[in-house]
Amino acid sequence: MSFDTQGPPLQLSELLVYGQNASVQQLCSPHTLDDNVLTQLAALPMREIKLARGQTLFRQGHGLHGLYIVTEGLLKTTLVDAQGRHQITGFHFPGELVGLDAFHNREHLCMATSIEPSTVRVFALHRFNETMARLPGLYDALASVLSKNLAEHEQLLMVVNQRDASARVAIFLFSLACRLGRNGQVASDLILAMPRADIANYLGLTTETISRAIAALRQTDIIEGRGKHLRLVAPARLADWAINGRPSS
Amino acid sequence: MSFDTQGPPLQLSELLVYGQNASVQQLCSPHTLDDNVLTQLAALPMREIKLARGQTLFRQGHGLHGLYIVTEGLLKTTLVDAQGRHQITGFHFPGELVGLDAFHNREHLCMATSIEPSTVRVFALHRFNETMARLPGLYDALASVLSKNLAEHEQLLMVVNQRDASARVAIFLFSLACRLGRNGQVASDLILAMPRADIANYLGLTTETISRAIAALRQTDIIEGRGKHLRLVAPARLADWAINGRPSS
DNA sequence: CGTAGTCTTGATGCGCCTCAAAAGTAGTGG
DNA sequence: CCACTACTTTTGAGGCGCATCAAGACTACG
Repeated sequence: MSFDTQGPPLQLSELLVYGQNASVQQLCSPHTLDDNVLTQLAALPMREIKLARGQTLFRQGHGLHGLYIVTEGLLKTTLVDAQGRHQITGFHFPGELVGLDAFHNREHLCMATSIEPSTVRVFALHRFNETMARLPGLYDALASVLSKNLAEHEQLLMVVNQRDASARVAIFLFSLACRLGRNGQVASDLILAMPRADIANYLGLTTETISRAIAALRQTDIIEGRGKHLRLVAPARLADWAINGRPSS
Repeated sequence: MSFDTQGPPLQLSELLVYGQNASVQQLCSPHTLDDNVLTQLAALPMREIKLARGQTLFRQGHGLHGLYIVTEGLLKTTLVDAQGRHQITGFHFPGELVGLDAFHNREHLCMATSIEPSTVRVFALHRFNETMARLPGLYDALASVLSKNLAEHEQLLMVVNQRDASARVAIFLFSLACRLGRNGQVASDLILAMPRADIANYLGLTTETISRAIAALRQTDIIEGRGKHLRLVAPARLADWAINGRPSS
């Protein structure tokens, strides 16, 4: 079993180009499996689940039965406590795994819900062991993705703890542009499929504050459009805003 | 390779007893390896490192050379960005692993520093593969600990995003009491080895706010003492404060 | 034992939340 | 296809919690 494989196909985040900023690179790169492992997995027989908008894939307390991979649409994972407080812990785009926090006690801690009509492929866990024999890189890849998710959450903590509202929104939008863009490009058409309330919850803010932060970005001609359809006009200036905060001048 | 082993030795967190609260249980249980895996590992030849107070074990950018396990003292891991912003991502007590976010690109993303004089055992990674053969549960245990860390960070995000200052401090102190206590007990002697500034940074607050929150807990006779030596007088009321926030009455 | 750092307490200001309402958007049925 | 309605987003006004600034008291390390 090798433990020294891939240099991960790190998406060339423009954030790095612009600012050499090491603190949010995970937030800007997709958390997919390796391409080769992913394609190997794709060849396996996997059950496919179609989810309507707002449908839940699993809830907290459910046993862990499989590895879920998003192939279309958009999912969110939400933590709910006994007092009814909700916390969105992540948005999951095609190619990303969902529910990795369930491994340590074989039970889901969070709830996975589709934001758009989505399709998810399920790799049944009871086939995991036999598959391991054929795909020796799978365990490494799993550890790698887990580790990457961990790093992402650490950086999200930094964003939430250290940056003000407008910087958080700038970081969110830039990371969205990176994840939406294909082959290392920063997307210029931003479709915010998730409602403002979800972004707000994720970033520890309110919907009103999100709106105002986006309005500020619009006033400085960094983005255009309103509502769910935004256009990123000046990615470099958005990155600068994300790194250094709202320009003082 | 089995993938269906342990129900983890979940410390019976009093928080669960008092409040059936599912959202912070990870924060209150140690993130150690399985006991059996841990003892198996303990039998292996591992290099031991002694760290003086404030000494750093590794920095970001360093290659990942080993699995670090704290055996004495207290460590913290800090994320530092290009602008010099710091974010403490965790405190690591004896029995816990450090630096798990480094797996996905074989390079440390955070810095590990000792808060007290500490000793750390290093399990060299180049021996990982041969050891795997002898300890088939190791990989599972690794995935389990990674997953547990992930869940912990998700819950920390919830704490930071949803709770006010006094609740964050109550949660921190209670989790400390749980982690300090032996055999499922909640410790009543709380030694806050880390400075207020570290707690503040971890929780997204300031040192002054930490002080004031502790003062409020002292005024309601939930804790006694000042500075680094506190005494937990009313654990049940601390748990209630952590769950429901500062009592209104 | 001395001193540098840590912790506590107080006064003030600001950023974001809260409350409120209007404007816009999308989904539904006639 | 258009009107209707429910929801989402935007914008405004006011208040509060925590940061900030400033000093003083205490700890604990060398």
